[in-house]
Amino acid sequence: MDPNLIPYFKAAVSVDNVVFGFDQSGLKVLLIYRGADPYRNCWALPGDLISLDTDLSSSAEKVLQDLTGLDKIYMEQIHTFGKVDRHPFGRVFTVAYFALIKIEDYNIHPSSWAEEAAWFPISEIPDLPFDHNEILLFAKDQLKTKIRRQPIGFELLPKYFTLTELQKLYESILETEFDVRNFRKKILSMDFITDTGLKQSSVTHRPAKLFKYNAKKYSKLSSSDFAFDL
Amino acid sequence: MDPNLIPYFKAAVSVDNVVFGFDQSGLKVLLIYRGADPYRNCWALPGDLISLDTDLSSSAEKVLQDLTGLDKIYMEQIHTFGKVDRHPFGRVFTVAYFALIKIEDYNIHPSSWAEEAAWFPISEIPDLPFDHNEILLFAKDQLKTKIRRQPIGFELLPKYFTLTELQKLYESILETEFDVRNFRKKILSMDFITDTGLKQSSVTHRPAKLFKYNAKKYSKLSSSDFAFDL
DNA sequence: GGCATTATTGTATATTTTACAATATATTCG
DNA sequence: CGAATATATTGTAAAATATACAATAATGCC
Repeated sequence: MDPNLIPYFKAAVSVDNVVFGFDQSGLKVLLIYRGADPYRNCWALPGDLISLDTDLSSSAEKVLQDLTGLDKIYMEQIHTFGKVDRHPFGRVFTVAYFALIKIEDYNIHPSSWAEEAAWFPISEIPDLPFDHNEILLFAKDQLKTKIRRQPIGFELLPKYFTLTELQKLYESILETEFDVRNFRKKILSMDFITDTGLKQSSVTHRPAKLFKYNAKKYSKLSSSDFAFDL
Repeated sequence: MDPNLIPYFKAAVSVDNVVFGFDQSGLKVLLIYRGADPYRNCWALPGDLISLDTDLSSSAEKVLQDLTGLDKIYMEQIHTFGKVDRHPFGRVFTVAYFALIKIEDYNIHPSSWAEEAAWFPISEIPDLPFDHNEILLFAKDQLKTKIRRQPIGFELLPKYFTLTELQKLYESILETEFDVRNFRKKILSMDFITDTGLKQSSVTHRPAKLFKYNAKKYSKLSSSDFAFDL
């Protein structure tokens, strides 16, 4: 390598994942308990330095898989953070990703140096190391924007869900409330969720119909000029 | 440094800027003619390795300033590209930014190792080195999305502009056409461009009124629940 | 003054959004 | 078994917004 270039090749890159989940109590974020330096014994976003022989997007999946066992989930790059002093060990750029999962469908298995993993309600996030609070804020904002434009909300719900659950999800993320009748009209008019014919069971009141997301219908729409918008 | 960490700290990071401009002939992108390896004597996006003692966002501004003389312009990070073999000299992650400028307001001064700089119509972009064609495609897409939601189009127009110019801008970026009356109604109803009372001069036909963008009114709107949408 | 060229404006109709409350269906309890 | 409890489901009228469409206005040039 040209000796003039040597000082440029001394950076590390990490990936930090903001994994969102949702249940009846609201929106949650997955944190791990760090069993390695720096910031050992702190809760933090699941993230790690990446190995330089792997593509960035594969690294993002690998980091999450290594720390939490999560695999094949919806992930998307959101932003790269690169303040000079954001990492105590040297110059580390971090690429933040966000991910959405159906909490019930996955068992989280902390591994590698992640000693624990737990869901934290979005409103009860502790102080996090590095610039992780900033990253989380950015991700939350992104989620809010994205969920209004693309049908990614379904990634957070079980395969079969009720319209009430869907409405609660939107209300919780967008921090607003919708009229029940208007919400249903709008969602159903968009025509990419379909009635499964099934109903809730074991509830102590009128059971709700179960719907599922129909990705085929959406992709037809999105290829035209369509904007999903609530 | 912990010897286990050494292999992680061998990456370089670069910034690549996609600078858009607009004139009567349509949307344009700023390219530089590389006077340095690799890919010497090729047209490419203005980008460079960044020095590890500078914050990422400052580096983005610095790179653009060094290569083109452009300073204090609208810039925004869009995506980080990190394929293993994207750079012949080693593992280089690149953070792409997009920027919008008023072509007439700036003189481009190629400097440092940029031998030339020129505006290329978006439809006549040559084969570019690295993954620059991919980056450009990504940026173009982003521009298309963003311009529908936020009033960033004004960054591309002169301070005073006509409604016809504004319409052409939108039509050109969104690759569509709008009805003149409806376009004007919609834009004016949004109430963040104001009539300056001035008129075009030296045109061989009825002179158009000149408008300007009123950032104050927009920021009031955007802090509420508003969505700019065409 | 007439021609060429682009700028500007209004209205009727269709579509979408909004506001609003009564009825339906299940379980549980007395 | 009927009443009480709890949530699910549905329609309509009014307001706002979007769409389709063409005639008139203002300048320079000949």
